Amino acid sequence: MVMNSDYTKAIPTAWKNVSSVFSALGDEHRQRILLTFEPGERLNVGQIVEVSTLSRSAVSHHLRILREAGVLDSEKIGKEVYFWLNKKQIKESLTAVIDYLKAQ
Amino acid sequence: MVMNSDYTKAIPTAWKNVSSVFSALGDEHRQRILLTFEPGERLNVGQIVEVSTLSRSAVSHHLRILREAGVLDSEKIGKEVYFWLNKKQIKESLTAVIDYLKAQ
DNA sequence: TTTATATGTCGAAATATTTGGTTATGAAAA
DNA sequence: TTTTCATAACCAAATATTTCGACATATAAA
Repeated sequence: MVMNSDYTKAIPTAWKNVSSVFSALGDEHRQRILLTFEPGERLNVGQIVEVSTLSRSAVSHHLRILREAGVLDSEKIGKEVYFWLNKKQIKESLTAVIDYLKAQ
Repeated sequence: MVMNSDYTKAIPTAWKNVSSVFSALGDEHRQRILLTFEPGERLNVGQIVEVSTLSRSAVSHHLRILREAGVLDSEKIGKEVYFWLNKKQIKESLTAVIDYLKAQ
């Protein structure tokens, strides 16, 4: 049996930063938020709440998870906080796993 | 404002079948199970339980989620059920999202 | 057939996540 | 300054997931 039995230390670098990305993308509400963005678009919280079926605080919670996972970036401009897709980060996380699979 | 406000119907085909893959990969226990497989290897439930810190039924639960997401494939041989990585399926799901991002 | 082994399923408890009201913070307008 | 508005943070309730022991099933061995 040659399986990798180092169960506690086994998460390789390539996967370390993608765990939160997968959790973030694995929720339908968060997927819908991501799909709200048109190409290159930046949206503030109010605009996202407007098209969402969730409360302001629930949307805020999901936006935080998406931002902490690096899936969204944000910037405060005046009173509003604008969010946009961090395409580079998403692409890198997914590519890391695809590359890992190539060695499998 | 040009954002996609079709909040209820917005999940495109490219994302439909990847939701469960992201949920499946977004859990650390399930990541560790996936990382147990050496290249090309097939493992039965007992072998996975052996290197896991979880009970047999918890492992069984996670294997079911991974199999239903298409991340793992399985086959019963005699008394044992063998699992292996469905590399094609994982790659296709991740590539679908990368392709979607290219249009963004 | 009886026994042993491998795995799946069920149900309830433990745990984690999600949700939305309320409160706090920070920035612009009055 | 005071007020208003946008958002974040906090908290408790609702909901979902995870967990494990006990039981069920299926196959193989004795």
